[in-house]
Amino acid sequence: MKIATFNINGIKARINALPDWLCERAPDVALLQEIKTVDEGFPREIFEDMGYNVEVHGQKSFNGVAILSKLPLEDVQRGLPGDEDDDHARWIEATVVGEKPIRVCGLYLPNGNPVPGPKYDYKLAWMDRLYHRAKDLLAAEEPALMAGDYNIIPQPEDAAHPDKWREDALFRLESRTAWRRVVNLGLTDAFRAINQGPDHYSFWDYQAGAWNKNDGIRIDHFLMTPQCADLLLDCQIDAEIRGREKPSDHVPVWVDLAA
DNA sequence: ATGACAATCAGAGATTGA
Repeated sequence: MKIATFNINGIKARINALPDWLCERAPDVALLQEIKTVDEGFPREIFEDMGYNVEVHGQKSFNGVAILSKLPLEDVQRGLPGDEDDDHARWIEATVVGEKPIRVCGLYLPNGNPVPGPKYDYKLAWMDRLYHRAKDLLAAEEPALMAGDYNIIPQPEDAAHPDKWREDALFRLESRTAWRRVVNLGLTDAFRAINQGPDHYSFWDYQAGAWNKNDGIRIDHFLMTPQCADLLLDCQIDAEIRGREKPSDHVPVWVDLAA
């Protein structure tokens, strides 16, 4: 079973590029971030016609997440628990009912810039809630994964030029510490379980020719419970589509599971 | 040091992103 995560940076702007990629890669499940529309504005028919079940957690103009799945989805939950006042659409989870049921969580973690400030405080608070959700997923001792745009550069090798990110909300020590606190609960970074070394990126800025200079960062991740990591066969980044017409600034990352 | 680029909503330019 192939499960992908893809920050599409606006469903309206990606109305051709996303279906094209789905046809080529044919993931069983796609977790989408930054759909940038309300639920009613999401063109679900396009994806239903391709054989996907569609679950959306949208918001006007910004944020917004969705799950596309060729397998049935059960127990859909919207919103990351832990703050009733948080109205950002950044989290959706559901159980994919296949041979082995898998709990999949799609997330769009706050960017956090500028530092310091309320946006950075929100990022750290959101990551604390993520920690608690991860703890509960691990306690269930079942196959589960959390995937999406984490807005975290985990290690220097995950950036072409780590020096210029040193004090950025995506890389500064306090952010990476919050990331490690979640991972160290016992989760597996699927990409790093399969691939090593530098030059693996999932985001290139639109500005200053970042793609042509390969000035990228790896910020889109899969974290897996041990029961899910046991099923991991492969994990790759579809970097090539960043060079196509009207691309998102992120590219898809996918896993292949023995399930 | 700054801006560069793109998307959204709106119908210009501010806001957001990373």
